[in-house]
Amino acid sequence: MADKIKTTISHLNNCVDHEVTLSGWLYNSRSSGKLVFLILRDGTGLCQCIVEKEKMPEDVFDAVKHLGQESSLRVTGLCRAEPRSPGGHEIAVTSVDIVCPTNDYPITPKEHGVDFLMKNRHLHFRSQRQWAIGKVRHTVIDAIRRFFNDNDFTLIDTPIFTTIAGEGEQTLFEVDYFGRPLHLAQTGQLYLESAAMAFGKVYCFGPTFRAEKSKTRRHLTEFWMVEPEVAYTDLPGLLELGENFVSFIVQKVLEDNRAELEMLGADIAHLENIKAPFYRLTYTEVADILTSDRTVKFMADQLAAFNARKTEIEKQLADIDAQTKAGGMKKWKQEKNARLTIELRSELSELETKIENNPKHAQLAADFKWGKDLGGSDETIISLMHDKPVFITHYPKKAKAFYMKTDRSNDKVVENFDLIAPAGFGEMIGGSVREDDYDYLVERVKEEGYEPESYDWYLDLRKYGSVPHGGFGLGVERTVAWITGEKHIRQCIPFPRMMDKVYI
RNA sequence: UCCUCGAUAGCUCAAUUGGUAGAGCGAGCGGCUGUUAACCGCUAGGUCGUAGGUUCGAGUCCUACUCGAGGAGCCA
Repeated sequence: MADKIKTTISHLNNCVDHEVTLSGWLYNSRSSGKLVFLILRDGTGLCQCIVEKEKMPEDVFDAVKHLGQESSLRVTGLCRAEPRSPGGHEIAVTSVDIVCPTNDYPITPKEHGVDFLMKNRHLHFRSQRQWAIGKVRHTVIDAIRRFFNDNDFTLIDTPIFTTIAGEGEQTLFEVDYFGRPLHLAQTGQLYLESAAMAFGKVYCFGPTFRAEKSKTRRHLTEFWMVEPEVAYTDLPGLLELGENFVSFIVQKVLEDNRAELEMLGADIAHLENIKAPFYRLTYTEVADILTSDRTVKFMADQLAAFNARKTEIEKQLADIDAQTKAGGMKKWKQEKNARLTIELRSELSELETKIENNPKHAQLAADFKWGKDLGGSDETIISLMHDKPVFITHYPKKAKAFYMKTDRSNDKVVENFDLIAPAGFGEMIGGSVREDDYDYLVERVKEEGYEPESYDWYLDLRKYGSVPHGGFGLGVERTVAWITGEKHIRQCIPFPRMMDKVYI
């Protein structure tokens, strides 16, 4: 017999037929007389551990049998392949070291409400779903850094306390900086432009703060954004960079986290299809689509599909109700039905919201006038019509930020783009070519009602060796939500900060 | 800010439509040699969000407030 190996569950495939020690927490346990099945969690996976009464001192066996969920413990035993165990291996336990026995752990293996879980966020992390999302988030962030580092970009850290606005002043968090008002960064872009003139290709990656009064499943007030900025590029160059970047992230997650994606019920076939090139539409083309018969039909088809599903669910619920009333049902069947009922009801209420919103969204699309910014529902319609992300370019100048470059062939639009994620999650990337002409830029600053003096250093960049350049920002949490299929962005960041809610 | 829905055991939900508050999970005790959100039996656990009102009688009806969820606007 070899020496005991101290290892983790993720490395058990190298330890079959060896004596190993695992350190972790009790995820769940079952007992049956002379056997206890411990499901151990160690942060790398789950593993079933078998404790047999005959092979244990009686007091140890009793202690193990009564161990509560999330007790911390070390187990030692023989590792063997076992297809019935969650990770494919199990440990035939020879000794158990209870580190901290636990009672009354609040999060049970059953369903919980959102509010309860968020208030227990510090413990909620331990559950499988949150763990899987955390692993995917890690890969997304790793892929982001890898992509830029491997493509000759230099990381530039931009400040979090900022002196000038990038996106819009009404969404800035103001802080008292020793008596002087500064703002939390809502973008690193302006600083990054100066760095691009020094390094050529740069990116920044950090937290971003926006005081938007947005209470939706797509918004956080503190979120993570990565922003590349490239000197000597143009709009086609930026689109190519964007699609290669997003494809790389998705493929990396597919490579590293397939098991997590499966656990989360993500749409893997859809993700495998995410490869450059993506679709390209101009804002004007999108406006035409939104007001076309195609959209009318698309919305009507959607409504019909929603209603059909609604009827189906209602029938299922009525069936369950009738069965229950008829009586004589086995207990396990009753419980299964109760679970199903809760699921069906929640799907039903979601459907009802969609059915209620559909005509409004159809109307908004039909009434769309050239010049308006695209609304969330408009983006959703466009994204649902496509099986891959869609670039929308050349928005009206009036709807966009002052630093975006005016299209010299049509001065009503700017050379910008948004990338809309498929499946209705909305905008994932926003970017543009930057205005590089001094006079144009001063004019735009004035039009926005800002003082050119407060943009002195930014305007300098157009005086000293100005070049065509541009970049974009990608929201990490929206990307994670899209890839994992998670419905709410608050599950995609460890400790979410929302407009009206900061839990712990 | 506006609209809709909700608040009952530690958690997730019921309560025959105004008539003595229930179930599962979790907790405690017991049973079972292979379980998969295991199963079976027993036990404990409640000022029905708060304050008023209607009524012989309110978890259920009305008013106000508090808190939560979903949606709208704006955005990555």
